[in-house]
Amino acid sequence: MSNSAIDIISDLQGRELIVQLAGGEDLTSHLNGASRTVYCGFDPSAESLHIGSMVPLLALKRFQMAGHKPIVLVGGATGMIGDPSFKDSERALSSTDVVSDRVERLKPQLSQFLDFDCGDNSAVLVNNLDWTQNYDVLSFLRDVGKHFSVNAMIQKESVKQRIEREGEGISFTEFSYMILQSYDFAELNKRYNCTVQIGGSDQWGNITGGIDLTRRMNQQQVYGATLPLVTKADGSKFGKSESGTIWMDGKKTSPYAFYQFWLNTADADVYNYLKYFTFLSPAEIEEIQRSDEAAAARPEAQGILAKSVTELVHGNTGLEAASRISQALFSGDIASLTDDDLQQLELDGLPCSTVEKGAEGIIEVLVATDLAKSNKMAREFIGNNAVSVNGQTVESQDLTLSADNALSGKYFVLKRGKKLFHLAKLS
RNA sequence: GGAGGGGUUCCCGAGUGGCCAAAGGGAUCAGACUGUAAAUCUGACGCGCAAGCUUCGGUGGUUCAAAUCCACCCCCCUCCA
Repeated sequence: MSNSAIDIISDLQGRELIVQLAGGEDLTSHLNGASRTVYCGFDPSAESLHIGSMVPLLALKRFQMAGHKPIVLVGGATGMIGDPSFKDSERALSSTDVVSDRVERLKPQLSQFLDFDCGDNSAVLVNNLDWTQNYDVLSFLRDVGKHFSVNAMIQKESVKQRIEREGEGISFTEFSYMILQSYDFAELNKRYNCTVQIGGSDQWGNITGGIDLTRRMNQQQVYGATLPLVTKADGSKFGKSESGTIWMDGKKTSPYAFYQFWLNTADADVYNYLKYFTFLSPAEIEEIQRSDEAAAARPEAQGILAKSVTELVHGNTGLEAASRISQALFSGDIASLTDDDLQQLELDGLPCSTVEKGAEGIIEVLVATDLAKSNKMAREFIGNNAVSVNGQTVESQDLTLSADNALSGKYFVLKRGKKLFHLAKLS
């Protein structure tokens, strides 16, 4: 192949994106020898992908950039079952309607980074429901199930705790998940000559299951690689903020909130995240880190990360909106915002609501805007001087919002705590 | 089907008749300090301005009084068949 100079595995290793390789050195030479087909699956376990899914999704992109053909699989079938890997308890099944609706919503997100029209290594989007929904049970059990040893399956680390841990169990349904995903690999191998599967490190068991099955069913040697699950240095869960999970869907997490999330990345994590979530080279990232350490002031890395990832996911328009709001809110000079600025904030996705007539008291407003979850909390926040309206700290619980104290006659920029904002409007 | 263990406030987990809105830890939130960090310290953490009200799988019951006792039901786990 033309650009076989790019050794994708070394490239990924340089970004600390490889946890385990199934096939080892053979995989490296396999990939360097020709353009290969690589797949990664994503289950519709929510109506949007979460930013953790960006790591494998971007990895597919990296493979494509190195000349390989990516297949992105949406788990219309596996999503009906639920992956038990490293989950500590059985989960509720989602209804068929819900799953198929999510599948449709995920497709554009799964497609956004990949090039579907670039010749031989154009990306392909598939749904595993296509080859499972009409597979009858008896044939499946005979043709596929027979290749699996339950003895081996229960040895997998991914389900071990469910089997051994007192107080938990695993249903046959979830236990079968591994078989379905393994079959996907065998099927993609047959259909597209797919020879590599990547996934999060929790997918190791499922990937090796697929490698074994493909060898048995298709007599083909295929490979796998696992990527790190993104963690935080302080041990807390990655991908959550005060306001909840950070989604890729701009309707669920506004570009502004998205941008803020990355901007708030801890120093201990930010350089790793630059490796995981951007296309900057490891050398460039190292340079940023060196300069930040030398500066002994506020680091640049978070800003670079936030800009780059926001632009990647939400485009230039999204990035501009996010910077605009951030600028307005954190520059401290809220009172000087013009009418146009305020309207723009609303358009840019700052949480916004209308103040109801008869509920203009600050306590009611805080609760109505979800800045406080009860009157009691609202009072406490005011008592702590944690609330401000249009840049002015609220001193009294009796404050009432009216045209007199509004910006441009009707807007209020409410702030609770250091960085939680809400735009309220008089009706 | 049988035997045993269990379901407590966001999570883990104490509590076995009043002193329990319920120990302790974690998570979370606010304040101070800062860089819209980290660490640390302080405070809050069912609802209510309050009186008080609603919570301990569900429904009934015993009692002046129940998360705690009784009955039935639902769910989970372990072992046996």
